[in-house]
Amino acid sequence: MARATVQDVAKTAGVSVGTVSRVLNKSPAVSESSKEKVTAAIRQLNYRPLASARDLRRDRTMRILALAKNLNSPIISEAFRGVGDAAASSGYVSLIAPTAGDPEREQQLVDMLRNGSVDGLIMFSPTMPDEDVDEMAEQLSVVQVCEIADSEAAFGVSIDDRQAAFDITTHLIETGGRRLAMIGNRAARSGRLREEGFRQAAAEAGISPDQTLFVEGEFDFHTGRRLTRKLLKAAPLPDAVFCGSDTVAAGCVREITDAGLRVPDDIAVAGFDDSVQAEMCVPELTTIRQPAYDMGRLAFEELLARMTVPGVHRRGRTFLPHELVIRDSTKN
Amino acid sequence: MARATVQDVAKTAGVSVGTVSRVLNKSPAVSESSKEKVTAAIRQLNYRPLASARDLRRDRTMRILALAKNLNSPIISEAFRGVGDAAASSGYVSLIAPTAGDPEREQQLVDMLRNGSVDGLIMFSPTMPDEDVDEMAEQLSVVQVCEIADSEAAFGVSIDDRQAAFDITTHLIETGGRRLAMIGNRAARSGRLREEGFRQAAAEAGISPDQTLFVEGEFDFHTGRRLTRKLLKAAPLPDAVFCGSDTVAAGCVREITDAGLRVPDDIAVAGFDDSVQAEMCVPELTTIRQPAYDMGRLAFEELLARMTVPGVHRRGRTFLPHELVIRDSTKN
DNA sequence: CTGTTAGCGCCTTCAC
DNA sequence: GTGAAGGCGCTAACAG
Repeated sequence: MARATVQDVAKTAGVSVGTVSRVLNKSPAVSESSKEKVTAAIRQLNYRPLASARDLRRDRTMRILALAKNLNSPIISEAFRGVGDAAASSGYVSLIAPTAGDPEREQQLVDMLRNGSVDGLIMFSPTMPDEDVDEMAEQLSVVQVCEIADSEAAFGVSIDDRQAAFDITTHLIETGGRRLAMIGNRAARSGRLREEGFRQAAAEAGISPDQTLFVEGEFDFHTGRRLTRKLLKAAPLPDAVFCGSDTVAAGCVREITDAGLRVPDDIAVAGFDDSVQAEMCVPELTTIRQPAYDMGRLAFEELLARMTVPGVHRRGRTFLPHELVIRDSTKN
Repeated sequence: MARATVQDVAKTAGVSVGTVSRVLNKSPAVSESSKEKVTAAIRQLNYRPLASARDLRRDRTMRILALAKNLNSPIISEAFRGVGDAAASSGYVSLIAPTAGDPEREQQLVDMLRNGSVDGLIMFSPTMPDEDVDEMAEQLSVVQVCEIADSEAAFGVSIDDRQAAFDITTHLIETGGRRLAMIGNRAARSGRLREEGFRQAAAEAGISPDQTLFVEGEFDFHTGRRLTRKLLKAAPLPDAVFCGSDTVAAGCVREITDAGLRVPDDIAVAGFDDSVQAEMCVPELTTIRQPAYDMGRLAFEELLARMTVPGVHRRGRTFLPHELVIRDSTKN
């Protein structure tokens, strides 16, 4: 059987389409008896308003889309939970799609905003260059979370990555670290900020740059292992490693342990994110807690403002406080 | 500036809307010169066809939606990668949304199929009862992956969970396990099937049911630890534990190790999924590999058939082969 | 309170 | 190869 329309409902209920529409949209100007008839007809015909027709007419979809390189990052999934809850309480449906770091797929997804498939976009880890993100932000309802492009028009929600890296590196130094190493990721803006924080902390502690090691790559377990093997070839060995993510830190700890060295006694290791990985690791990881859920909530609120209030907003960045979580992978 | 429409493009290009539409849809019946003019106008006006108008007219969206309890399950994110690749090569955009196990939110998302916001639905971990899934499947384009409802109308793609559990339990027995334990999850159909396989393997090996232990809960790290503490209170202790997921197994190993016992010498532990957790664990986990990516691809192909050829549907499940991966958490 | 009607932007026959 | 026109299903403005 073909899908029912307002027309069908109107006919079955013995009223006009206008009345049906009013019932559908909870207009108060409907008599109780009409409402009942319409409701009954709707149920009888199993009617649902067609989204595309409604969207076309209303010029909005009440849907938003979030984009991320991949979905299984604990921070992203937690932040997206915040987005989802905030969105739901404003009547929006939130969807997410992975870009896999593929510019073409990212473009296709961004087009969903341009062509009105969704009302707003949240970007977690853009693949496109900063300028492109900025240009989008000028004209469209887009908010960045975690990763924020480095420019005048920058806007979005994140922690202060530089400061967080500074804090945890300082902790590494205060607990005896002298030959510092970092496993970072220059491909991401947050990665570059964390590197800055790392270097600044070293400098302020009077540790000369040539006493520090830096290696970089993707933030996954195997890369963490591989990069740590590089670090372990250094002489003298580092005595403290700051990793850009807990997962990388887990790989780092594993490689150090497999090499017969002890964490933190021989080499201290710090992570980042305070994901469940930090607790799964042995020893458990000292790390930086990101308030991911709240970042997501806030990001949606900002997006909502952009979607509903026409004109270009430039609220700048919102920094949420991070927290140093000290566990057993560093000395104390 | 307001958004451009086909009308605007037609006017700017000096042609009719029909011609613009033909260019947009790559109709061959357009002269080269018209095409160029239209293309130029489109670029000049930065025009994009409005999705809702096009969807309304065409009665389809070329979008599909996947639903899962949460996004950070390695199996789900890998399977969704498969869905996404298959979808992309058929011109579909695939989105995903977490239900958080909330029936209301799940319903809202399912409504996106009912109201035509998307053309098809892939369900990873339904929260609704099996009957409801079946009823949906009768009338709508829905395919299940991993978790498949237990009924006549069952359809979808998964591994043979019962057989996989049987295989890995048998491995546990063959390597000396006699006092068997399982950490399962009866809330999920796959969990119940794995329990069956576990019990069947024990029975066939002549191990009486009262020599086996069974505890259950959610499949996360902390639950794994908590349930393992329960197991460790048994006397005599189990000598082999089959866990329903790698993450749970990681928690199990951790708790055993913290109790001063050795894995696998004192207690062997097996996981499920062959996710990265299996390799992060020390010792690395013996587990069952699920061909998640291929499951996703196949699921999309089946969904595509359902979306394009309404009516005739092959009912039934598609089982993909699993693989026993032996590592160090079990004896050999 | 209710019915009628005019589009929203697009695609697609149908003439030419 | 091209233009004109109808209509997809819905909402909202306007009469009554």
